[in-house]
Amino acid sequence: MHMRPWVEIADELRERIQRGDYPIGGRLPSGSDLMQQYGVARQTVQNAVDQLRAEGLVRGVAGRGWHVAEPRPVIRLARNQLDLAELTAGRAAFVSDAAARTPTAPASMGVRREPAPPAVATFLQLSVEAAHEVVVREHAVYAGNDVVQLVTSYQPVSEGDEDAPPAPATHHTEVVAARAPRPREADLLQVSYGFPVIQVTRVAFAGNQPVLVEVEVMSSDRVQLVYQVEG
Amino acid sequence: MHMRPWVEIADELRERIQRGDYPIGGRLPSGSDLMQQYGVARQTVQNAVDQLRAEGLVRGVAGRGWHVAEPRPVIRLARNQLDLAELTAGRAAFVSDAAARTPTAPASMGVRREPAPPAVATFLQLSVEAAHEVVVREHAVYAGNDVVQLVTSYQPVSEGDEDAPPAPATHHTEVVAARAPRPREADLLQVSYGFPVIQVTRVAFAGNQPVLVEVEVMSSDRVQLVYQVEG
DNA sequence: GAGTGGTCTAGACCACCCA
DNA sequence: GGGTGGTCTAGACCACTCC
Repeated sequence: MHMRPWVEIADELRERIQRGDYPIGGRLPSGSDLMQQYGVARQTVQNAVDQLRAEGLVRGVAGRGWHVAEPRPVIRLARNQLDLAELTAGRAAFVSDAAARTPTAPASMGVRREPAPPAVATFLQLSVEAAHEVVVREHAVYAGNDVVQLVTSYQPVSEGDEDAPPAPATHHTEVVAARAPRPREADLLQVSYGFPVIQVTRVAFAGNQPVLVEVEVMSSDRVQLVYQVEG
Repeated sequence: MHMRPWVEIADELRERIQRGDYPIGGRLPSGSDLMQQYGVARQTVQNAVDQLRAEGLVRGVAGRGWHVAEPRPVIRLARNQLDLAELTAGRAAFVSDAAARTPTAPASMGVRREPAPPAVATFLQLSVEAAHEVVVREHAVYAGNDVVQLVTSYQPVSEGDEDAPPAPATHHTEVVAARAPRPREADLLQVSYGFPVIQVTRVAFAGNQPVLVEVEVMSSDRVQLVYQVEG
């Protein structure tokens, strides 16, 4: 099938992990072992393990070896008004000890003012030519001691009123995407490079008028989003 | 700040891309150029570019060089009943030529029957001990000639009735996560290794009874999900 | 044929962990 | 101090593209 050595090695290790040959928390063979076992160079082994790290299956610590990742407790964020009681009643699978992992209040990381980035301008329905300024706020959301979310909000500068709070939102639209983190984000969220993050662009509307854009970036091994869909 | 050479190189290239020094579709300096310019080895340059590839900023083709990625047309999938007319009226930002990019009907990739994987069993509220069998169906969803979604559905085997269709769903719950693709998925979805995929686990309910689990895997540079949230 | 991206090898260095 | 993961170097090979 695939002739690339690192793909073969990764596939084999993944299968053994999923079969339970290496239990959760258990240690994989060391780099030297795998080099000898497969007759390949160090970098090739590293490539294979990097793949498994990106998949969230393996964690590596210098001096301690590669270990099968203990699934980090996942915070399932209910995005639309879910009746938590109903959830816990019939569908325990969706809530995992939510109380213990409720994110705390966001901690501010700074406020600045700058021209609206193109994507934000589009969502806020600002004319492109005018190069509107927006107030940019950065926050970090913690669960315990860990950062689980980086939030950047963009609020249009209203004409007469300078720092007026946005009009109360009647509803939101959320656009969900995924991407690799920038190195800075990877450091803040404490994920390895290449480990995907979820990006939610949340547009608050007051009637038909968009009043606020929030971009939420969260590590995908800490957070999952739960949506309720009718029909 | 960061002392790792490849991070510095990646940061610098990213900044120049975003400043427009290298326009969309434009070509970055070649590997040899960057090696000389930064005085590093080939692998270090490769690491930097790999990061940018994972971020979706750069695409590389042997013989043609590294080019600034043209953003692939994003398919914004409306997940809950969105009034498309309303969307296009007030919020054109959310629909991007939807008609042209509507995914076609899924093409079957096979049906089999196997014990329910643990996660699926949980969502279907099957007792763990019983090791229930489920009918597993795999599909590929195309947009034009490209695969944009891989769907695996799990349906409990009903006792008396063998291949009975599931009861009609009254509502769905969707759990959204992101992860790196398995090599096989990367090949099928035509994304580079390490490029994140979005995974939606969609549980269909008939009343309080879960009747079907669908796991949808989609390349995150082709698809974004749009949810409407009240309040 | 020359240049390019992608991968592999062989060897080295460092920070880290544990005995 | 020995083993480990992670990274970097230098050199090589292959498939590919363009001239």
